[in-house]
Amino acid sequence: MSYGQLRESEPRSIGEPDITAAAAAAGVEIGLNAAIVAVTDNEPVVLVIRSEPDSAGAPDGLPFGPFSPLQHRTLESGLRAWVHRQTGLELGYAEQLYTFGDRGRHARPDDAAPHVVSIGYLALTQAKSSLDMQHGVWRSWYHYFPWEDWRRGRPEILENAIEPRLKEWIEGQRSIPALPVSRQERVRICFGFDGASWDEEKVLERYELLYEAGLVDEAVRDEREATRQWSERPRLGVPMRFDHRRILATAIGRVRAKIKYRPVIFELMPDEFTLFELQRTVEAILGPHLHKQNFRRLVEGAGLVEPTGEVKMRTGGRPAKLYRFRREVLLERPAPGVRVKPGKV
Amino acid sequence: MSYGQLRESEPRSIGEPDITAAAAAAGVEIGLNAAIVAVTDNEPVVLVIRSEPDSAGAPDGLPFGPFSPLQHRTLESGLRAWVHRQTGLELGYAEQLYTFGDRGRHARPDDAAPHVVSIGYLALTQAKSSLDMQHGVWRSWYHYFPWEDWRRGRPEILENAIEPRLKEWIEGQRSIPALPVSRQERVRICFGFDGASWDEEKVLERYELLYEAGLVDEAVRDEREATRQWSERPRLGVPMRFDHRRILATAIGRVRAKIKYRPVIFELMPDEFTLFELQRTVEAILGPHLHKQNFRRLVEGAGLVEPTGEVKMRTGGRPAKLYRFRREVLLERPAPGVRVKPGKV
DNA sequence: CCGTTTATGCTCAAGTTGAGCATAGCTGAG
DNA sequence: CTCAGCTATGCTCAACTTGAGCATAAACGG
Repeated sequence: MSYGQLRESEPRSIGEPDITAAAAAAGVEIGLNAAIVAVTDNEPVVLVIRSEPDSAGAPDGLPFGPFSPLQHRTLESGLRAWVHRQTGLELGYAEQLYTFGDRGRHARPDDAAPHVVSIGYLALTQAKSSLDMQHGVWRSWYHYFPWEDWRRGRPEILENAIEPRLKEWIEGQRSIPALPVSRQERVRICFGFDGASWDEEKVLERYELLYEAGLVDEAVRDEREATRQWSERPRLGVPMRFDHRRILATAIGRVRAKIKYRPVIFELMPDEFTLFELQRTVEAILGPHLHKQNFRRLVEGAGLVEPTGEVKMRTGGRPAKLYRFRREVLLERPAPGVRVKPGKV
Repeated sequence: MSYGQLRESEPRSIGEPDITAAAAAAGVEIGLNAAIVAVTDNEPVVLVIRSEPDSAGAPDGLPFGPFSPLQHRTLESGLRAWVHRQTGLELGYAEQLYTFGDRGRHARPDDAAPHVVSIGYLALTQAKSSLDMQHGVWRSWYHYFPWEDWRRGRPEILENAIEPRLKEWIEGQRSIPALPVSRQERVRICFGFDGASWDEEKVLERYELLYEAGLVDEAVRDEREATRQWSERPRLGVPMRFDHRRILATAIGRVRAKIKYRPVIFELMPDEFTLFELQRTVEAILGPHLHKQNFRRLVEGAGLVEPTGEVKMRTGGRPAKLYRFRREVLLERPAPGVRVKPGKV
């Protein structure tokens, strides 16, 4: 049984005959995908590759590069190399997310293309716009996951589109035998319906549930049977290539969890910042509003920051003290991070 | 910069010329490794494969199998299949840990063997000894990591062997230019010397530090330069094949972290158990002693268990009520787990 | 110079946590 | 048969943490 990913069964990709002759002819390749995240103007953004001009309408994708053990000693150094080549970006913080290897995730099984196992990475950086990015653009991650944006309260898409359509999907369960967790319960836990609380870290679980219910474009594209019935209806969020939206969901969930116990938030901040700017960045990542006074008590009390002595004028009100990340905190506390909990919405 | 893994630089494997002709001829293969963990008699054990009788003295390894996308639709189903074939074990809970792909991690670069990228999994199970395991045996994980066993207080190996030898290694730093974090600080944080606290989750960081300092057998085997000087001295813990001890370290760290926010501990328990048995299992995993009364308050208060109504006699004292895991907790709390913190040692 | 706006300091009640005292109910020795 | 010894379990209390809100400070624009 699974705790993290509440599913009825392992997610199915395409390709139902277990072996196809075409696939048998192909080998295995290793790819690297990066979810490169920054925050600009209080918007969490991710670097996406727009499709070539001639391939009309192909969806956005995450940066991708093959891994060749011949050229790179480690997976991470391989990643850094081609990200730099493709985007001009020198990655700072990077961590491995997950390895995605389901059949059909990359090429259709009837293609003779090799199976691609892809190792997803999360990278955090400051969005310096002075990049010579040929194809890459920064795009808000809430573009792909509008239901994750709680900064202006509960997003309306939850009421308007997600709840009714998931209820429909729940209804469709009748025929299925008793499951460890009913669709109803899974939906309730993932999306916080019927009084359950919203857990901002369950980004992947929510996406996978929507996929399973056929409510995201990728599910229709992958031709899951469940999806045919309403394939004419508008789908939720903006789709991405292959399983890149799944990778991005994993990345968002990871960042949201991680800033609570590691000071990674400072990877996204300039060297000097006000406490409110820091709060805004945390809120951009997490979603909900935080109690301002308690946020500063928390951040200062944890020793995460120290005042630079300077102030920032023109805040619209009283000037704000500037702070910087206090690196020594890494030596003092076992798990320093912005231990915030969501406040009132 | 890295928060989780405090290192001077990326770990170096063997094979210094960046491309060898032999390696260039070989391809890439995908392997799966499993750290299968159970707790028997209050001992955390892991399933290891002893070497073939004729390959005298080869170290233990974790179960390993190749991944073929032709035969298995997902990485996890591939894992379950060959684990079952090799050990007779039907895995219950399994989660992906990390993908290990450094060059030299599996074969020496001058072999013509293909590069193996290995996806490490963590599996939790009850140790039913009724298995027809041909090669596999259960072995305490503290065998490989004696410094992680704090159940009887601070392990002596820290004072006797680790501290003096790491101090020596710190001394050797003089020549190296200023680093983001000094060896001294890294050692202090990882091992809790000089008044720093012991963080039971930093299993991997500690192993990697010892590796870097040349104090574990694998480092000598991999011929890191730093290690030559004391290659004649006894090394810490029992080594494993390839980088399997690194994978196991990752697994231990992950379990230790995970039981605090997911009820995975119950994967290791029989259906019915006393609260003290549960506590012993948690302690086997985490190390330090827990305050008994507070532990029960915590576990009962969190709604993780419910009494079965039965009692267990012959406890050596008053009979103990039997409990079972309360699955409904998964539907009630966003992140249920044994939120223990280490008590007095 | 005053209303508006943002920054920052402070308080208070409620909840959580660490530690220990006290009682309950077996078992085995004598 | 009884009591010492042992483990289980209940309960209290002080210290600390957290959620929420009141109050004051200091700029800015008119």
